[in-house]
Amino acid sequence: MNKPAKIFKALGDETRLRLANLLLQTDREICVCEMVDALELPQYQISKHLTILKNAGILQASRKGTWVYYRLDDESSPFWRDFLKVLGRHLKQQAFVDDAAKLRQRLALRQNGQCVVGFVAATAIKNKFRTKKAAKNL
Amino acid sequence: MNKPAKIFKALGDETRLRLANLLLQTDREICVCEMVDALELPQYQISKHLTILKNAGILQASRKGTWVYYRLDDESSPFWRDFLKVLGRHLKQQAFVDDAAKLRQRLALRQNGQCVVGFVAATAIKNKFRTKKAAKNL
DNA sequence: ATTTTATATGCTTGAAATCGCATATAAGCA
DNA sequence: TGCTTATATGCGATTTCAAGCATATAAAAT
Repeated sequence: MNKPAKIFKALGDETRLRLANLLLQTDREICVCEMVDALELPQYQISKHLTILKNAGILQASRKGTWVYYRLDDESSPFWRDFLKVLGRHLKQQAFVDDAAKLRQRLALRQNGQCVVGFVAATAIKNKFRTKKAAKNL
Repeated sequence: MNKPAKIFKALGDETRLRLANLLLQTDREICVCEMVDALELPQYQISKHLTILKNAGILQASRKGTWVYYRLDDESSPFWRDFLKVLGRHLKQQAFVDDAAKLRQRLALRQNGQCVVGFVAATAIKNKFRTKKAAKNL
């Protein structure tokens, strides 16, 4: 598949568009657990969809210790970078706005601009990947 | 599915993107058989994909006698109209040029700006919907 | 070293999308 | 009316895709 079709296909999924939205609204690197908390979806889903977005050339990943941060691919063509910027400004539907709000709350937990906690309560339970640390916070 | 995801999904298919490209490059109404000849794909495929694009709110159809013409949906939001325009300019620089060239050849067969023939030779054979009129031209 | 935590991935299942073919519908024409 | 042509659509077969669950990997912490 050529690149444009691949990019559209990647964005043609509700969850992946929500993920892209998170990055478009904040314009910085976001780590996986932060997205898990923002969208309240199981961790494996987030991971898989991020992989698809990455393979489409929309995102890049970089590991920092245990955490993996994703950002918009800054090596993609100017056209697609601009396109995504403009798209970000037009995702005004409530769902997208809510996601972004929840992400901002979650980002408040950072220290020195770094993510320092995994996913928390509600999502953790849903994931059954609930950590002991998160359990204590219940 | 929300609208943006729906539109992206529709464009996330090679054939449908090629169809959209035809309309973007010529910026006028194109009828089904002309697209069949431009893309050299079976008529039923073209029809089905056009329906999907129409349902996504990207295209509009209008029948004129036996022929059905498709055009970009001019009732869609300003954002999506602009977006498609910009996309068209981008696709022009990439592949998709051959399709557009073939379409232009095909459009040369029009009379008074109207399509007056069905699909012709090569494509017609592939379709097994070969008309007697087209057969004579072989 | 062992355990804990963050992230990724293999596998199965069900749903959805696509294709190919046949045929239906709609409209013009003899 | 009956035939021809343009377009659409129903259906079965095949493929693609996402969800769900379990588990693997990678890196820290104890």
